[in-house]
Amino acid sequence: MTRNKLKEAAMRLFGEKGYDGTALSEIAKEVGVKTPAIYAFYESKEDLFMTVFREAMDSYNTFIQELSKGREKLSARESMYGILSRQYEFYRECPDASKFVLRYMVFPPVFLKETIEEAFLHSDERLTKLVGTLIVQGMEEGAIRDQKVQPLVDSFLNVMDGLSIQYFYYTSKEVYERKLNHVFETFWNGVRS
Amino acid sequence: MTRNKLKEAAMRLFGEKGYDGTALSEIAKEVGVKTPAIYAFYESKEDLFMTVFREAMDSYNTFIQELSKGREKLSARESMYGILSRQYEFYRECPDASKFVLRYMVFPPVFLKETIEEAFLHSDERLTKLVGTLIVQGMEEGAIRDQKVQPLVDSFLNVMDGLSIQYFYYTSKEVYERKLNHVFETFWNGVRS
Amino acid sequence: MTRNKLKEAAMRLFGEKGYDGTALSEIAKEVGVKTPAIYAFYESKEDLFMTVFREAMDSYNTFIQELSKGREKLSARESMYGILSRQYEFYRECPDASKFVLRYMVFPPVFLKETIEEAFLHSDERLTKLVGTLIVQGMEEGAIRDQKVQPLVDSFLNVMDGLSIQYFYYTSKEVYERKLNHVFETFWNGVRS
Amino acid sequence: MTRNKLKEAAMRLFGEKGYDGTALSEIAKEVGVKTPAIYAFYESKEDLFMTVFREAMDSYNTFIQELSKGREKLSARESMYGILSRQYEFYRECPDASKFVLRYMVFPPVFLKETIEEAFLHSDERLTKLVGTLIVQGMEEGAIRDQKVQPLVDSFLNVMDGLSIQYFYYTSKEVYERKLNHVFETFWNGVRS
DNA sequence: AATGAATGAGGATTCATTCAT
DNA sequence: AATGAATGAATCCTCATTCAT
Repeated sequence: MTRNKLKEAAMRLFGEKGYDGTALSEIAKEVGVKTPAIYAFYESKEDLFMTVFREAMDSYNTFIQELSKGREKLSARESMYGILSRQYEFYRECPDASKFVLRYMVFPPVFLKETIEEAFLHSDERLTKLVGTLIVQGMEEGAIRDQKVQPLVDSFLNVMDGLSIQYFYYTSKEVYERKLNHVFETFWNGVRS
Repeated sequence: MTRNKLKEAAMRLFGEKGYDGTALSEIAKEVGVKTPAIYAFYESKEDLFMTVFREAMDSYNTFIQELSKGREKLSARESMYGILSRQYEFYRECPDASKFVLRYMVFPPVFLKETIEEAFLHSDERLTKLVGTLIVQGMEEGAIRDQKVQPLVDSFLNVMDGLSIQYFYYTSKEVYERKLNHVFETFWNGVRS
Repeated sequence: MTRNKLKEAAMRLFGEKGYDGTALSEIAKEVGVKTPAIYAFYESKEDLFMTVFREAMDSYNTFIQELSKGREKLSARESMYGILSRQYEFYRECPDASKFVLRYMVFPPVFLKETIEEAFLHSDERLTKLVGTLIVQGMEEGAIRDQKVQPLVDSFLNVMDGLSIQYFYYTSKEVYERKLNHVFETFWNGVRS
Repeated sequence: MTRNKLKEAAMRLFGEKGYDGTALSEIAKEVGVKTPAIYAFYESKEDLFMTVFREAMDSYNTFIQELSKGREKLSARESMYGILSRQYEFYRECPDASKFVLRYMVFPPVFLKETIEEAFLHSDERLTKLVGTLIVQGMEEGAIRDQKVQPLVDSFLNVMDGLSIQYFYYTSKEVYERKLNHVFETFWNGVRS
């Protein structure tokens, strides 16, 4: 129980204030426990961080994996819009995990740079593949204009990244949803037949 | 002299390792000076950080302002592509300032959250306006399909944000340039007549 | 245990060398502990000082309060001499607390000026009242010449203050006791019928 | 010029905030000069302090010496009251010097304990002698009751010490003057024939 | 006489971590 | 599983002092 509450508090705080900006005492206090109690569950600050990192990464990977599911009866367009929607959902439902992931993907603490970069490669590849598949599907459906696939993949991934930043930068729900739709419309116009 | 070297070292280190992750001693060492020497020029760590922040922000603002210049004889398409190119140039020429700006735009240290958010609003507005103007120009030229302006502005800004992340995430020059072009092509396809 | 030893060491050192002249490391060393251990018990140097101040003040207040006790069967003269004796006893038995109190009553550290002045008002008033009562009692007994009370109160309090300084200024027991008696004799001659 | 302004600022600040509580930079700032300028005139903080100490001590000694003067045509009573008056005048006219002297007489910084104690002995003796003489004069005049001299000396010096503390403790002029008169009256009643 | 730059020493404070309980 | 006490290392910062100018 405490173990999990620690993980949650750590995820939130590490995500919000960074690794160096978060003291173990803050995490402990949030959970209503004294600092040394943390050591009953985690070997060190790094260990706690890594555990949290793995968990956040798992959430993220699961999210990425599930993007592939349930799109059997959907058009390519629906699936691609669905990716953005689900990304949005993920941000709203797991704000801590997603902020954490975004932060350490772009600004990993020095001692974890390599580990983290490697960890992201995996989901990156999976996502790239999925998007590629969808684009091909779109072409087969005749919805997407026949052309090289890579540029469209690059574009779509860029759309996703842009929306990530915007989500954490602009906090308003309405603004974000408007942007999401606008951005997707333009993208789709750029690729459709 | 030392004052400036301190600022440069600070910008690089704060940008790379974060506010809390950077010790004044590191900054001093980089400049070949002992820690207390910093206090001859800056009142505190926060003061040094803020000075650096203002400087980085100024670079960024200048960059944003100069986007508006020298586009008299250019088509809207050229101007818009030019923005992405110049953003890329800015990243390459001022990697420290730009990494710094990106980091603290998305992850400001707690004690500066408000100040920083406010500082960004300014350039944000200016950029939004410029992009709007270009899109209208594009429509007048007949290059961009007649439609609502806002969605296109949102899309273009999203393209820029996406490319920002990607620049710092993928370090390879070639990959970045490929993406830049792909992304712009798709965007342009999505908006052109 | 450590908490108390810290308080005692702090009282002695703050009293002897002043707030700014006393390093936490000295206090810690005296107790056989490293400096950061202090922070397990006190929030800051100021906190430790204030705690010690309150304690010293309490000792002093208790001393003042107990002056009023046990004087039922005593003549005014005995009671007044008793005050000086007990003051002397207090100095000998709680040399640290009393030196501390004297020092910060006259030379409070800047950040505490107000707090401290206020704290002294209380005991001052109580003492003034007690002395007033005794003088009236003396007049009723016929031992003290009928006259205005205030001048006698002022005089007696002045006698006490003078003896305070002298106690800490001249360290010799004999000298002090001689002075005490001389001073009281003269005072009494000045007031008696 | 600067040399003197430094001395004055130092006297005031050392007197007010103590040796350790006063930074050279404060003294310099008060004079409108940068810290290292102090070293053009004084070898070190200790040197500055000692110079100031000597000066304050000189003022005090001069004051003590002058107490002996101009009392040819005065009665003992007038002379003794005059001492208290002049002490009061000294406090008002040289508040910095007198506060300084009082502070370091009772609470000398550790490194000066001996030097300072020695320095005070001199004026103490002189004062004791003067008071003794006056008392004898008073007896010869028939104004003071025949008795042992020492007790009266002790009493008068105690009166002076008490008034010293009170001067710096109670800041009100009226209160102080009232006390001065009350205290002297009582003293005189205690000693007169 | 005065300053700007720099430093060594030291001071308060925080923090991750350990250990006995 | 949890805590109170304690610590070593490090951090920010101050201060007296020096030195070249």
